[in-house]
Amino acid sequence: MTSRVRIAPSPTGPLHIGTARTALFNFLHARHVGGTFILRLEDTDVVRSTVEFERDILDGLRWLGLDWDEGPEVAGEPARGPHAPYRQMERLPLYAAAAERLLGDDMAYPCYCTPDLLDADRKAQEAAKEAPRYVGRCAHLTPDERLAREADGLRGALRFRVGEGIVAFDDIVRGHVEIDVRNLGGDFIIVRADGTPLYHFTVVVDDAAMGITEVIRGEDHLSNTPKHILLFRALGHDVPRFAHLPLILNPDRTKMSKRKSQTAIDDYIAQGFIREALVNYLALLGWSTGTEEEILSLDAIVERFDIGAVHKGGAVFDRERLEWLNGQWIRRLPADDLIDRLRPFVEADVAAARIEWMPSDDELRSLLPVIQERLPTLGAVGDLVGFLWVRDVDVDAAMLVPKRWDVATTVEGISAARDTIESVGDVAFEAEELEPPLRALAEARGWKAGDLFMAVRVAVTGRTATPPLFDTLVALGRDRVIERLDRALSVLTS
RNA sequence: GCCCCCAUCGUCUAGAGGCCUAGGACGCCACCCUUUCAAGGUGGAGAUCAGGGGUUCGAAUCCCCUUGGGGGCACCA
Repeated sequence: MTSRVRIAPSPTGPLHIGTARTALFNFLHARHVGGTFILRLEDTDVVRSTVEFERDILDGLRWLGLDWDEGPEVAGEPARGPHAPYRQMERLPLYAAAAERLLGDDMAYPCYCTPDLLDADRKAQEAAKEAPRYVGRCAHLTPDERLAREADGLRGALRFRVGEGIVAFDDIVRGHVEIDVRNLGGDFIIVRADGTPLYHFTVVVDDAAMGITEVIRGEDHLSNTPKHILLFRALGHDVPRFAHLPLILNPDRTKMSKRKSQTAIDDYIAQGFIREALVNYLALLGWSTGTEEEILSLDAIVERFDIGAVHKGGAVFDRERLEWLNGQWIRRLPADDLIDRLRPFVEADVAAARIEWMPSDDELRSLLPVIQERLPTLGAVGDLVGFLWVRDVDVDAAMLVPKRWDVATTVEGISAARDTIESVGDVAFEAEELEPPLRALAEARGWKAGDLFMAVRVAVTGRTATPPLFDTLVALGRDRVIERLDRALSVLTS
């Protein structure tokens, strides 16, 4: 049987790191075994679901390169796959029919308990140090009793009878798991009083309808799995196999959350993390090749992936390691590709007035040799060479003076460097032409070259850490270098 | 509270009874390279494999208990 897996996000927030990781593992498994990767939107929480979040999630998955084989229609694109629609609120009749069947078979029943009543039950159980569970007040109402409540205008929610016994399954990553249905919290609601279906119900109806063979999802669903298995059986469907992935954790080892970590993929994209790095990093959270390889492309991961080799323990999200991987991947990008990816970040710097104009692609290309290996993220470009794209830089008088120098020496040094640089012709304004005379200058005056270079560096960039000085001077151009050196001199002498 | 799951350097991990005086990577430290910063190279610190019992000639690897951590117990997903 060919494998069918799915990612079923809920459009109640922007694409979350955890969702992306689950999607990735589903994708990897599907591609590795030549199966089908399905995208289904679980939008039954009508209050919190929005089309904007839906859009965000789809865009994010696509950005990561996780293309789905079957999924909903979006922005004019028709739905793909034989099981459309792929948006749960458009599949309501299916759930209604399934609910009808369960009701008819008395495997489910209407419950008229009010939220307040349920709440009171829960509080009482809590006070008695008992596990919260539905007490079964409506489990055995006679038809007359039901009619009476309906006549009173009450509308029942539908509860599924969990019965008794032990539910066992063999999880692909966790192995054999057994849970006594007594610990499920009693009969659970599958359809709200307003007629809209709930997650535990829709997920089963749809996984069955769509022929899902492996349910690959987060470990937080492990305890819910028996409910799903019971439902699959009650509906007369085959039970799929399950693979519960270890959770991604905050530094304090709790489930990764917005409160304690950055969880939105958007934020990582906005900071200049690239898809190759994110995918590579996420794949290595909870899985490894078993070898010492770790810089892996999506294709390479697909080739090596084995859902059965996924770990059981949760993994702390380590941003430092992600940044390192990002740098590794940035260094591997072809020039044109890197320029294309850099451009939006430079544009954003212009928009935010961090720099004053947009450099040309050619200018960016000429900078690549010195910035490519220095970028931890694409967003760091302005920080690295933003001084090139502003009219003037702010220079701090104190910073201009090298540690071993005093103000007088600095004035002398910058002034002499200015004249030396000016004497290098415009046409010969190359790094190889600038370095020798400046070194000779330092030697003639008995200065350490590094001190002279540092003074010039700060004078023309306003900072102490920059790409190599001579490349920086060339990038600025002769006139601007002279201008900035003069300006630095006036700062020092004023 | 009840149920379930998990447990190797700070972090991500290798390890499927002898190859482990536990390997790699991130981070950290030092040195090299070097005009600064990175990148790169070399080296180092860092885990008595949570603890305790077994099983075995032999255990990080198998079993049990304890401890610790996490997740789940909604008319959320």
